Amino acid sequence: MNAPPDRPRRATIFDVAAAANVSRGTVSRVLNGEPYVSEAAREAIEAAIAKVGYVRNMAARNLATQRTRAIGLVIHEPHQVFLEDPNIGAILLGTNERLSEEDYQLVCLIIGSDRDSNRVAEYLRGGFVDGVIVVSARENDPISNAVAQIGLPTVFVGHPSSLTDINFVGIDNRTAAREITQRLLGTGRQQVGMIAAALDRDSGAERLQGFQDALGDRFDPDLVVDFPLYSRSSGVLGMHELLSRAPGIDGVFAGNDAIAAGALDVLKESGRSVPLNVGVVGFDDSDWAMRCTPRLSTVRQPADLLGREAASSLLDLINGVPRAAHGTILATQIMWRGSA
Amino acid sequence: MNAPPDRPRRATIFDVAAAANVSRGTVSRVLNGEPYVSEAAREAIEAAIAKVGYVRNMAARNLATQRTRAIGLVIHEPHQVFLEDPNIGAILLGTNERLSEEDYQLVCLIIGSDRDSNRVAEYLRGGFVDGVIVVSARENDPISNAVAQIGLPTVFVGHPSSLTDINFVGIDNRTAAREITQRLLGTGRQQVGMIAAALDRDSGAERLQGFQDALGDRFDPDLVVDFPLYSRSSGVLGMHELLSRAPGIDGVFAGNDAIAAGALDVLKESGRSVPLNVGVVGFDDSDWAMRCTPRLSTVRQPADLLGREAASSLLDLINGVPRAAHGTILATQIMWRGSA
DNA sequence: TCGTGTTCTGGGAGCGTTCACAGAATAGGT
DNA sequence: ACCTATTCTGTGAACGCTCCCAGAACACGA
Repeated sequence: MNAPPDRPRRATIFDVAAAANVSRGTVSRVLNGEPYVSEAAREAIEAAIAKVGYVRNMAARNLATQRTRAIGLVIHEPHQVFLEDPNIGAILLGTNERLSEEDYQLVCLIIGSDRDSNRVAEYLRGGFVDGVIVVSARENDPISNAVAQIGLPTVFVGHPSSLTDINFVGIDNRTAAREITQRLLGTGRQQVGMIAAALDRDSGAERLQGFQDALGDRFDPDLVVDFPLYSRSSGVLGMHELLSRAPGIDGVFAGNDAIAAGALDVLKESGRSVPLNVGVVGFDDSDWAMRCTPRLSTVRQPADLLGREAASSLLDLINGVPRAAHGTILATQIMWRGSA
Repeated sequence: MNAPPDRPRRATIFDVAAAANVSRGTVSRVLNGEPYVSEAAREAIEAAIAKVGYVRNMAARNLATQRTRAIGLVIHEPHQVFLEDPNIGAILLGTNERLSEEDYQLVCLIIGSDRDSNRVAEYLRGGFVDGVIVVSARENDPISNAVAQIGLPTVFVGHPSSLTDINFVGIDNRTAAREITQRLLGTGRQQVGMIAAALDRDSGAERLQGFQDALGDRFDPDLVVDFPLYSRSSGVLGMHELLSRAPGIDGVFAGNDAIAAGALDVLKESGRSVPLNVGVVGFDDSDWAMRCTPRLSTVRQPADLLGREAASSLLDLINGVPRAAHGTILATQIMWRGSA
């Protein structure tokens, strides 16, 4: 252990009290905007605060109040997924915005390894935050289970089906996937496949299910390939594979837009026209969608709202506000463009 | 104010001490892995911890030790920049990785509004963290100034030139920009322009300077356009503007890869061939670079190393380890591909 | 003048740790 | 047997705040 750096001792509430000639009780009252403080005292204290350069010591405050007004947001990030997933960023921003309105501080915790996982669990348990939001959880994720056991108010964004009786917000991936697949079928496609990804996450598995729902009897497992990552290269590999299995394929549902973009490129390379020969649809309506030629038909999910909603339910949970349901499903929207 | 939720009282170190029939001093010693604890006591305490379900209260610990083993990482995020900037994610991951090695917890703080700015400053001052890393700071950013005044050990990733005497890690944007522009000129281009962006950040301004350095007398301010954001649409607008100002333009240095991608599309639309008629170079070597046709010549910056290095210097700062310089510049690398 | 509120203030107790110090137990050498 | 190290343990005193209670100060009507 190294010696702590010897920064000059910070002013405490006592120093302020002394400088203002009042007691620390009165100072505390001013600090917290409580009533029953005379105008004279308030002014003297405010002057004293400025004079001695006082700032609250949060650790002490947390210890005394048993709350922190901070919310943890756990990002489980195997490899580099989150860098590629456009939703995470929007969820983050939405959450931050909502919490900010209530003067809560959002702190993001990134998990990249098992070691991180333990440390984060420790951090959450340790009383650094009043509640937790978990995004992009995977099935049987150690951290999800740990978080669920901590007893802290928790909201999941996306619903890991391995956990029951949790609070969550999410979209109905299955229905959305079914609907866009149906729409693709509606354009008269005969042989439709899927490039799935991240089947270990709720989003991945549910999208595959929706696809299957849409096809019903016509579902052919040979026309489904799956990859661990939602990435463009998954799309490239997947499309090659599908083409070799079924050269006559005329429709593809990609697990997300990045995958669709990869698939699109491969189709073009192979001399096929999109949407004439093959129709392609994606998921997410990320910036990939508008960048493809032709533009991608896809499902828009309200990622920022997801974040806001997660924050709102967590705040309710923390404040003991009763809620009808403990799960919220937000509506998605099909963006129908040129690729199908 | 709402009533605090009435979770059952958590076990404290006293409970453990009682259950193990020792004093809290001994428990504390076990908790912190200190020597001078008998084997019998250690075992009894470990059993007691498990039995009563004890977890450390960090607020109390922080109060007593005056340190938290947590590091704040401030992301100033006007609009949606950080979602588009591929470097931020890599910096985050690199930082997290390095801190994780030393068992420090990284907490990310997002600033999206002035309100956030104040709250984050309060949070940092409040003793929640032992040090701060600031990324993507802009010139005269309120938060940068605030952070610099808090007196907490701080490292900037990127060097806001409005602040002197700070610790930072970064790349030499100016030199890198000069070099890649020179290389572009080396392919025989006569009329070379630049689509700059984010001139209010060190990266933006320095890249423009480097461009100017490379051109020397041949620098023509009319061939420079600039936009607030590093985005594809900036590239589209910028390229249109440049083409209208100088239809004979045969070289473009884009402020980053997203911009270059936009420019590329516009050039193709206008019937020009890249690299035959016009050479284009970018910056960042993000995933855009490999996705363009032709592939983008660009500058690779070691974003993850930037993060690791920032973490390392911050740790040194915190532990009072002397450092030769208080700034670190990491090497960039030109990735020369088909677009020029 | 006295009560009776109401507004304001001070200070003790407590939040759950760590730290420093004193003292107990043990081991090892004469 | 004693002395001296060494290992181990318990306890009081912080750390800096909030909460709560008791009481002071003040206002106002009877």
